[in-house]
Amino acid sequence: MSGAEENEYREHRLANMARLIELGYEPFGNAFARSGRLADVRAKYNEDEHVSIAGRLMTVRDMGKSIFADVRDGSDRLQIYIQKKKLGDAAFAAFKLLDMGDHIGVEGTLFTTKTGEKTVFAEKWVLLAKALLPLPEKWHGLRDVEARYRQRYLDLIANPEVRDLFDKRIKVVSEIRSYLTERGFQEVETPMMQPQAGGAAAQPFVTRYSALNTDMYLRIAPELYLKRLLVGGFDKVFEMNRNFRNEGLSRTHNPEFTMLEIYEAYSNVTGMQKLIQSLIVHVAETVFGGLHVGNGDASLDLTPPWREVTYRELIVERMGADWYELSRDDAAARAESENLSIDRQWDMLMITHEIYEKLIERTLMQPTFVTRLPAELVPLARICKDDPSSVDVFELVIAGQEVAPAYTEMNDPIEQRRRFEAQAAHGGGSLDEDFLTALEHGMPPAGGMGVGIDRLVMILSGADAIRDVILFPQLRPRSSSGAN
RNA sequence: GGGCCGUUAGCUCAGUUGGCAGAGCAGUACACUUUUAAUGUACGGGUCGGCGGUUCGAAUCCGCCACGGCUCACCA
Repeated sequence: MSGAEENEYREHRLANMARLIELGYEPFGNAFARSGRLADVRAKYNEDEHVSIAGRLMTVRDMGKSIFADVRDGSDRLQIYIQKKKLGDAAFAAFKLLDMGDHIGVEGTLFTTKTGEKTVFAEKWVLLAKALLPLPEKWHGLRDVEARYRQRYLDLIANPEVRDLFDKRIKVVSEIRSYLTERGFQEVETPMMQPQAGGAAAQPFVTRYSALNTDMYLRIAPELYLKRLLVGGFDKVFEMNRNFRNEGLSRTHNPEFTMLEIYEAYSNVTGMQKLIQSLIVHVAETVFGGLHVGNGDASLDLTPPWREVTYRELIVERMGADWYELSRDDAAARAESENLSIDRQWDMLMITHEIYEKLIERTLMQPTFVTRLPAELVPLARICKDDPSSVDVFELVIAGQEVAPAYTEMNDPIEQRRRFEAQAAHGGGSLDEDFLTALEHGMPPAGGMGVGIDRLVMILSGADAIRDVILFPQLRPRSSSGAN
C-alpha cells in the first residue's frame, strides 16, 4: 500500500489540511514545549494547574458547542475539553477540521469532570502534524498479520499489548547491560563485516566491498574476535548485537537476530552456569515480575537451582541403557522405530544427535543445563579431562529451545588447529589463521557463553513466534511491479 | 524449496447450491455545552489479491502468479 494511494479518506484529509492552511495553521509544525509526557502530566499535575500537552488526537466526542477528545502519546492518554465559549469561534471551528490521528499541542487548565476524569480545559491548541491516512480501527485493533509486521507502527498504535511486549524487550536488553556492567564486564564492538565468517556453523550472507575488491561476510558470530580480545587483555567482555545467518524463516528463526556473547578469563563453564542462571533470574524478576513466566502451554518455573544432566544421560534415559553399545545399523533401526528418518550416510554421532534434537530437546520445558556434549559438535570448546570424547560445555534449554550454549573455551592453539582441520575435512568451517595466531600468543583459560536474546524474550514473555519480539521481522519484499 | 490453509470497504469480519456486494466500527452532513466505544437522524464508500479459463451468469468452480500463515526440509 503506497502512502500516495488516493482514497476518499486521504482526499478529505488533504481538503481539511488546505482549509487549515488558509486559516493560518502550519500542518507540519516545529518543536512544542510540553509540561511532560502525558503519564507525567497525569501523575504530577493537579486540578487548576496550567499544563501544556502534545499527542495524537485519538477519539473525538463532539457535543455541538463543546467537544471531548482523547490525546495519546507514547506514555499514556489524556482527555481534553474543547469549549466554544472558552476557545473563541475561530479556533473552535478550526478544531473541527482536525482528523483522527493528527498530532496537536494543547494548553489549558486541568480539571476533573463529573465522571471523575482528569481533563485539560483547552485555552489554546496548535497543529503539530497532519495525518493524511487514517489509523486502524480503534477497538478491534489491527489483526492482519502481514500489515502488523510490514507496518509495525500501526500495530504499535492499535495494539497496546504489542507496545507493552516491546517495552519489555527493551528493558530486558537494558537490564542485561547494566547487570553485566555492574559486575565488571565491558561491552565491546567487533566487526559485523568479516573477511571470513567464523565462530559458528551457518551459511553467511555475502556482500561486496568495492574499495578492496573483495567479498565480505556478515558475521554469523562474534566469538573469534571476542577471544582475540581475551588474548589482548580484555578479560571480562561482552557484546550484544546482531548476527546474520543465511537460513530459512520460521517461527523461531529470523535471519538477523540478537546474540549476547560473554567471555570471562580465568573462569570456566561452571562460572558461566552460575552467571546465566543469576542473569536470567534477575531479568525475570525485574522485567516480568517473578520467576513464574511464560504462557499457559509452557508455564515455567525459573526458581534456581536448575536441573543439570549430561547429554549421555538424556540419550540413555530415552533410548535405553545399551544405546551406546549398539552397532550403527541397530541404532538407526531403533531410531526409525521412533518415527525418525535416518539418512543412510549418518554415523552414530549424527543419529544420536538427531535423537537429541527431535526427541529430547523439545521436551525439556523447565530450565535444564545439558552438559558434556560430544566433542565433534563443539569444536571451540575444551575437552573434558576425564573423557576425551566430550567437551566441557552446557546448553541451557528452556521451553524446548536452546537458549544459551556455554563452554570452557579451547585455548590450546595446536589442538584448536587440529579440530578446525578435522572439521574442514568434513566440509564444515574454515581455517581462521589470524585467530590461530592470536591463540599462539596465549589466550587465558576462559568461560564463554552465547545467549539468544530474541528467544529469551520469547520464552519469558510467552510469545509464540520470534516475529512477535522483533520490531521489523524479515518478510519477503513486496514485488515492485504488482499493484497493491 | 514441498504440503495444507488464507487474501472481500480505511479497520474487524459475514457472504448459503454459481444468480443484484453485506454488517459493525471508521468517514461525510445535520442536531446536541461534562462525554468515555458519547448519542440520534440521514448519506457516501468495493479492481471480492492479480491474470486467465469454465459458464447464460463467478467473491463462489478450475489453472497460473503474488503475498501471508501453519508445517516439513534447510539451520553439522
